[in-house]
Amino acid sequence: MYNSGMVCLPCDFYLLPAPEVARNLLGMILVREINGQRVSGRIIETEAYSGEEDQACHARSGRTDRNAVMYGPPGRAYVYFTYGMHWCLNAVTGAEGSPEAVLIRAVQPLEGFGIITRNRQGVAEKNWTDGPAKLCRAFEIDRAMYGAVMCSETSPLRIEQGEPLPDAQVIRSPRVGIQYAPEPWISKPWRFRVKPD
DNA sequence: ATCTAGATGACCT
DNA sequence: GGTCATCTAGATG
Repeated sequence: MYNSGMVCLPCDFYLLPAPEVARNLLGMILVREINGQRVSGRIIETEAYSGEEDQACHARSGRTDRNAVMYGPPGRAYVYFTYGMHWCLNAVTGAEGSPEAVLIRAVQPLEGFGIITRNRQGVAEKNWTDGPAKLCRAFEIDRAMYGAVMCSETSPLRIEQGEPLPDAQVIRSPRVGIQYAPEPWISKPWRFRVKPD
């Protein structure tokens, strides 16, 4: 049997360029620990944002207080606030000094249904964590998780080993919500999804 | 099922 | 002051 769950991904996992890490994160397990309780989900959708030259990346205008963690070592959480009310989670990738990150866009809930339902009251189960801000709401991810080391067993926010996916089950397409970006960035196939059953 | 508008505040020009 | 790596309710066919 494949050794999945409870094994934290090593920091080296995040050392590759963002598009490769985005692909490899599919099937891995996002874990949030709240008062000793595990809330977890299988990562099923990601997007890569890759460096200052990527005109859709938050680092396109250089280093700021907001994106500073992207310039640090890989494996940390870049959590940002947008549209006046939403938080979104990224995993920092690439070598230190190279501002790259992978946006976690959707997960499939596995553990912590009590906490998830409490945080997503009145929402249909299929819509609990099927968007980047929705999953942060469900998993209680906000400013407090900025910079969290996700490649550490003791972190309140981490990613554990899951079942890797074969290429046949991966859908690649352009990123969403970046209409402002010029070519070639708007067309880069840097959105990765697990093909539905 | 698909579309549109409004929310709401940090960020950048 | 305009924009934004989004979400939700409500309208419409």
